[in-house]
Amino acid sequence: MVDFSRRALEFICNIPEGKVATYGQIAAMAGSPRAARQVGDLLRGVKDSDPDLPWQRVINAQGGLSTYKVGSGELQRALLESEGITFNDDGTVDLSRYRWQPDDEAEQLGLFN
DNA sequence: ACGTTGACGTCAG
DNA sequence: TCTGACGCCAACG
Repeated sequence: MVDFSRRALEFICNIPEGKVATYGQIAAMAGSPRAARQVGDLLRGVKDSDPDLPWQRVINAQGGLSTYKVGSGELQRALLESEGITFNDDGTVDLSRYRWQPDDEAEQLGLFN
């Protein structure tokens, strides 16, 4: 139980600034490809336990924010924009451009430039 | 131990 | 392209 939750949190913590990951992605990396819901469910409580956790970088597979369900949609968008992420007119994020993957660390190191 | 719930994902119409 | 229904998996009462 905590294995999944904890691993998911690990990955979320590793998401670099300016990048985002989908719930399904986190779930898959944590070990359960179909447990995307738990990732979000988990983040709900995390805001209180780990204020520093970049929960705003976790979005749904459509590139949209799901926080509108819990209220803080505005906040998340503001946070992401402050990290350099731009939103489309329909309020979605360009995943092909901002989606993060473990191998991106190489790019982060400068190999990409 | 059982049924309900939900910051999701995918397929069908 | 947009909307609705079903499936998944862990947490809660």
